Amino acid sequence: MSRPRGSAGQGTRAAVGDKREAILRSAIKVFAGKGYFNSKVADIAGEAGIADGTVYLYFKSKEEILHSIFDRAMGEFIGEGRREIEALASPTEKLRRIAELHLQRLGADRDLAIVFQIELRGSTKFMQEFSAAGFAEYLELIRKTIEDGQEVGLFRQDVKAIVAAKILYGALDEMVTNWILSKKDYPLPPMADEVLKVFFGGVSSK
Amino acid sequence: MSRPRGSAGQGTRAAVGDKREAILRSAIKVFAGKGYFNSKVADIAGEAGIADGTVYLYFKSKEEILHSIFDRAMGEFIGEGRREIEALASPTEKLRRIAELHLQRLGADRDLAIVFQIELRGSTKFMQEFSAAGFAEYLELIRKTIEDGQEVGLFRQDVKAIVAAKILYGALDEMVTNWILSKKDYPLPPMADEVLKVFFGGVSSK
Amino acid sequence: MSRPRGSAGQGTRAAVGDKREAILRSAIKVFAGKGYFNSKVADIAGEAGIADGTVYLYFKSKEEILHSIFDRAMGEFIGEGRREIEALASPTEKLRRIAELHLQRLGADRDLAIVFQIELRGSTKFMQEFSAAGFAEYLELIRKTIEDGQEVGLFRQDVKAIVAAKILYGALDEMVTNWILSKKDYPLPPMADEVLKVFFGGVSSK
Amino acid sequence: MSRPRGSAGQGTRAAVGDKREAILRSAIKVFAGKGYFNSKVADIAGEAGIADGTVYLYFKSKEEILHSIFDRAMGEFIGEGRREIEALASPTEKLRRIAELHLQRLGADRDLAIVFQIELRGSTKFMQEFSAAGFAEYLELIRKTIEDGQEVGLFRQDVKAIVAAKILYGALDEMVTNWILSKKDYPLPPMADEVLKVFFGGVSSK
DNA sequence: AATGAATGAGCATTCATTCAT
DNA sequence: TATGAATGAATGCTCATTCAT
Repeated sequence: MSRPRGSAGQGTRAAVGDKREAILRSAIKVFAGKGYFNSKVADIAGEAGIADGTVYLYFKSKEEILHSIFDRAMGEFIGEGRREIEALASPTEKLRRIAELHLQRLGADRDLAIVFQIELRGSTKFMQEFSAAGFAEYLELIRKTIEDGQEVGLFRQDVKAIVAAKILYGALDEMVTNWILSKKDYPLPPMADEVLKVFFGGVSSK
Repeated sequence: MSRPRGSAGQGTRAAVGDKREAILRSAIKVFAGKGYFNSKVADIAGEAGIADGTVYLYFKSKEEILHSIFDRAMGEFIGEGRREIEALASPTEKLRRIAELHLQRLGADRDLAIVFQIELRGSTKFMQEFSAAGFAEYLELIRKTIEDGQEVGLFRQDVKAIVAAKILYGALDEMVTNWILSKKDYPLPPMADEVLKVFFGGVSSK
Repeated sequence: MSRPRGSAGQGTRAAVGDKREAILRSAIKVFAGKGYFNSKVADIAGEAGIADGTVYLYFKSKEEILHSIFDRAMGEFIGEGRREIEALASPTEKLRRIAELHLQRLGADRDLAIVFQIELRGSTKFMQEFSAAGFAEYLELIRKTIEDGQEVGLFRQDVKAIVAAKILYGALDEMVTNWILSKKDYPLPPMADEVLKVFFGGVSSK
Repeated sequence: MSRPRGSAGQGTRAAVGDKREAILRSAIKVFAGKGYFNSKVADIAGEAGIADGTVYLYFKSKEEILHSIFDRAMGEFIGEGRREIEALASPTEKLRRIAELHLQRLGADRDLAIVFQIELRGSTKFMQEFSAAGFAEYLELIRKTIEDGQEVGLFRQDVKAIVAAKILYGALDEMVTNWILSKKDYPLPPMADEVLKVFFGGVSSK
């Protein structure tokens, strides 16, 4: 009726994707605003401009929506990370790119960032069962890069790669969380440099 | 009731504290196990061995219990931090003590750690309205220490103290989160040294 | 569609009948399996191999499907009953034929029997408003036959014909219900003889 | 507050029983009036004069209420049947007493009769899983009595006792169903004699 | 005629909170 | 203080029905 499209076939396929997409986007917005448990399915449907029941044509449950948000974003996240990194030679540059991407991505979509930083952690069960795999994969990407750097003598070897990876991740993560909770609206990506400055060189003088 | 006391007045006052304490402890255990939203007030009462209604003689609502957990722990946390730090002269030693205390405290009470790392973040609203003050105070403690270090020439000055503070906090925080979600049961406090090694000296060689 | 016909017009009309028929058959199967209230219109459509919406081209509502099942079956039931009975002279033989037909019909289609014995009764409203007429007509057929038998001296007159009719009907009905609920798969029609033996002669010795 | 009672202890215990009882009575009334599936838990609560949630303090689910109605009534039914029968010597008299009790019981509580005759059968699943045991026990009581009669020569032996039992039960059952659906308000118990007249002596003359 | 995506009213159940005892 | 029975608002999900295509 009001849906612009190139052809009937494409239109239909696109429409389905669009609606699923719209629900996901609405859910991110609603979850970010009120928290997962305080959000009603009706809120999401209302935000998406569809009927309550329609949500269930695309998702089995409210919980599945949360998982889908995570799966999709984490997939893109890691995928893009790997792609961008491949082209780079130096582990140092790779870590820099990862950090930049991390903050760019989340800094570009505050709602998504909120859901990731705050809501997705609101459940130990969720953290353990679902996000574990995704987070682990991301952490492993960082760890491997650091390990490579250690092997070529770029990074010190008296620190376990996995520990260093957690430190970098934790630092970046905290930047995002602080940015979300901050009342000021500063750009997030530049913080990557600051973090790396300390991560690479330490805070001690000389 | 079951504890003989020196005087009725004291006994009553102490008993009150005991019961409030018991409820808080039970709540930490229950929240850690099932998450705040999935925990019923009846679960907490059951765990504490009291009637459901009794909970409301000590707390106004379920939410207030969560806040009380945070307030009490954060108060002790910061108080102990300040006290231990005062005695130390070097900013480096101060940061080391803070890091050690951070991981010792949370590493000593896994349930409390879970509530702090996972559950307390399950609500943007909570994070913003309540924890902000506490977290900010804690972060400020770290920031000031770093600033002191910069002033005496211990720490580089091309990194903003507040940013460095967030990095340290974020790194420690991630250690705790990983420890909680880990299936392995390793001791958390020793990670303080690892974090500080990187925080002070950086990962780069030389 | 799959049945070649002499003319398009006839084909269409027949197809309509076929589809209506298919829906009815599917509904009997589905209702028998899960009960009327637990059956979804989508189940019936799926069983019939058509789209959900198509059901509404043939029936106004789910309830109408139930009524149609009853109406059609009861109509055939009574029609066949009358036809078969007309040819017989003796009231005794007539009752025997009715009983045999009753059990043959339902014994030949377990699903239909289930819908008749179990599902159709799941609603007082239905029983009163709809089935009343059909049942009443069937019961009247039996009553009249018994009355005829009383007039010609075959049956005792100290029992009201309508009461005797209900007794016969109730006994047959119970045979069907037991057969449906039974785990054993015995043939139902032979029970007609047993029922009639008691109905005609009583259980008392001599 | 408004509850009359002899003593605190008794009052409390009686009150609990009373409320459970009240819910059961209300449910019978509501189920009888609108059918199980069309009845809302809120209807039952409203009829009982309690809050919706209170229902769940006494029953786990709406379905459990239905089962409880059946269990309680069937228990009393069979219990009373056995008790009354024991005192009687003749199988003939026993069957007469059973028939009378059957119609008296259900004839005294039209709503309960409706639930038993109509609603309890609205689900094949229910009939098979739950009522089976109760009905089977009742049918067995009748069968055994008939068998006893056959052994002492009172009843003919060319009819299987179980079949005769089903016939008697079916006939009585039909009396109840007809009475429920009838617009006229005649007394049900007298029908016992009519049924037995036919059951013992048959409808044939002489 | 046929489709099946979309609708939205409807409902069983939960649980934080209250309050009479 | 303590109890725990009672409350009733709140909500995720279902499914009969509609209607644009």
